[in-house]
Amino acid sequence: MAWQFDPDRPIYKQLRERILLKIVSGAYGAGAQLPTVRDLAEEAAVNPNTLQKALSELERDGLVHAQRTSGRFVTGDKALIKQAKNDLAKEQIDLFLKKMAAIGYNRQDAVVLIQTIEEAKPK
Amino acid sequence: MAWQFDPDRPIYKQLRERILLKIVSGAYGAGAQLPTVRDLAEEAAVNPNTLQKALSELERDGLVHAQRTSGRFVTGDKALIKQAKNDLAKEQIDLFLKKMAAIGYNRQDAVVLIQTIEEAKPK
DNA sequence: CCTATTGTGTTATTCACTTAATACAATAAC
DNA sequence: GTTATTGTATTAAGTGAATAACACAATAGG
Repeated sequence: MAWQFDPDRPIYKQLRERILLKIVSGAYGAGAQLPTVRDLAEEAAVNPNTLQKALSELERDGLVHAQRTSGRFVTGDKALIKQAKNDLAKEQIDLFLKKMAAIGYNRQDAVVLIQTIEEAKPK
Repeated sequence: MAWQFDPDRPIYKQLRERILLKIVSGAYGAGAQLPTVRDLAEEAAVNPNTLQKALSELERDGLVHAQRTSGRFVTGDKALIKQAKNDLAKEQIDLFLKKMAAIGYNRQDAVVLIQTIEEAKPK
């Protein structure tokens, strides 16, 4: 059940993003314990070092913190998580609108298309 | 005026995308001549080999074609360009909705946010 | 015919990412 | 106090992207 990665972006960035998404979406709740580096690495079918690198970044952002032998935990600061969620959403929207503009669709067009287009079929 | 690149994705992929966007948006019209590899490379402040790689992919897709000593030209097939534009838009929308879903927003939420959020300020 | 221009191919080097295989550090649990 | 568990650090090797510096191929234009 190895995770899927985009071969065109560093894996550790994608790992960071996936874990971040789990945090902001609530899949990993505030204060919850994360699986160990080794477990996560095995689940993702990735080298532990790579996962370590991803987690370091989240740690730098204050979203997770490590306790030497107990494991890693999501921050208990719900406001911080909410903030991260808002930032993430805004960033995605900006990127999306910029790209749609480059294609030739303004904001209105984009909204119409989103509502028109079919859901991508799950493979 | 070197172009800006995301350090986390191969430059040649980004070059391909930028040129593709210029084609589907009409900045490079159907049948129009592209700048030479060397000129484009200088403009982007990138190695000509890297640009070559990007253009090869567009060529493979039939969107541009090279004429040995005259230069490179955008395809005259407007239907193909339109098709590429639609595909690109659909792909962007799918990716966007997927990521928003991962953050915790469904399609309706996404639309509301798009209409709510301020335009990103040009830096 | 010559020559400049354009696309294309080759080789070498540098660098970041990733994996692998460990070793070390700290502490909770016993 | 010992031990197992967890995070952290180190070193080496392999891979692909990007750059650099060319050489070669084809042909439009004089």
